[in-house]
Amino acid sequence: MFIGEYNHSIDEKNRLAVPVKFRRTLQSWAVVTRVLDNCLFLFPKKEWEALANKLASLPISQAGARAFARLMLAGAMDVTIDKQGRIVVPDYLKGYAGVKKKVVFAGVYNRLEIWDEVEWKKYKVRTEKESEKIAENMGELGI
Amino acid sequence: MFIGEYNHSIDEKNRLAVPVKFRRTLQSWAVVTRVLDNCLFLFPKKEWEALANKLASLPISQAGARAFARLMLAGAMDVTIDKQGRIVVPDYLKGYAGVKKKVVFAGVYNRLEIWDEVEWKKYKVRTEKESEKIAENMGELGI
DNA sequence: TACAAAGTGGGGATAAGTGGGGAATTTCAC
DNA sequence: GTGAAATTCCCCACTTATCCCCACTTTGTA
Repeated sequence: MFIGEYNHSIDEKNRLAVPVKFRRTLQSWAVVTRVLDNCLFLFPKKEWEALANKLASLPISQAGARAFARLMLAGAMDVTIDKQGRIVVPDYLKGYAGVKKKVVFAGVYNRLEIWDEVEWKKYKVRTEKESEKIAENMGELGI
Repeated sequence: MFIGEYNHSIDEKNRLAVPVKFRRTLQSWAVVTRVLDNCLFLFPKKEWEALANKLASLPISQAGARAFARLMLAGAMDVTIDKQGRIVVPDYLKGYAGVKKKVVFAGVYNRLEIWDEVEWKKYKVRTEKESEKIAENMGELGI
C-alpha cells in the first residue's frame, strides 16, 4: 500500500527518482498515466493490468467509450526503473500534469500520484476547505 | 499490450518508422486499415486475423454490417517492416487519415493507431472535456 | 566525525529516427 | 522484344535521443 508524501525533482533529462520505499513494490516495471485532476498516476504492473483489462472490455462501437479508452491507454507509458531508482517521464505527460521541476509523490492506496509541487499545494488548500463537506458525504459511501 | 504516445514523421517516400518498442510484437508483418475517427489502425498479424474472422461472421443480410466489413477489409493493406523498422503507408490511407508529415503513434491495447499530429491534438482537446463525464460513469464498471 | 544511503547532476557510448543515393525490379510505350 | 521511365527496395550516413555509468551533495545514523 502506498501512503505518504515525498518531494522530489525532475532533471533536464526528464528523470525522476521514485521514493526508495516504493521501489520494491514497483520492481523494475511500472506504468505512468494521466487520468484526472491534472496529476499523473504511477501504477504497479498488476494494478495497471487490471485497469487496462477493464478499459479493453469497453464497447469499441461506442464513440464515448472508445474515446475514453483511447485517452487512457495512449496517455499511459510503461517505464522502467533504472539502477538509481529513476523513471523517465515523457514530455506529453509532463505537459498534461503541468509538471515543471519540483514534484510531489503522493501515495494513495494502490497507486502513487505525481503532482507538480505548486498544483499540489493549491489542490490541498482547495480541498481542505471543502473537506468537511466531503466528509459528510462519505457517510453515504459507508465510511 | 500497446500503450503510449510517440511522435514520428513520414518522409517523402511514405516511409514511417514504427516505435522500436513495438517492432518485436509486430515482427515483420502487419495490417494497416482505416476504420473510425479519421485515424489508421495498425494490427499485428494475430489481432488482425481475429478481427477478420469476426467480420466474416457478421450477418451478411444486414446492410450496415456488410458495409462495415467492406470498409475495413477493402481499406486494409498488409505492410512489411524493413530493416530500419519502417513501413510504407499507401497514399489512399494517408489521404483518409489526413496525414501530412508529422504523425502520432497511439498505443491502444491491441492496436497501434496512426494520427496526423494536428488531428490528434484536436481530438484530444475535444474529447478530454467529455471524458471527465465518462470517467464518473466508469465507477459503475468498477474503475 | 565517519559512514551509509538517498537524491541529483553530467559525460560518454550506444541506439533510434530520419534522409538520401543507387541498385534492382516493375511498368508502360514503342 | 527492347528501351526508357517510374517505382520499390536496400544500404549507408547523419543527427538526435536514450541509456548506462560515475560522481557529487545532502541527510540521517552510529
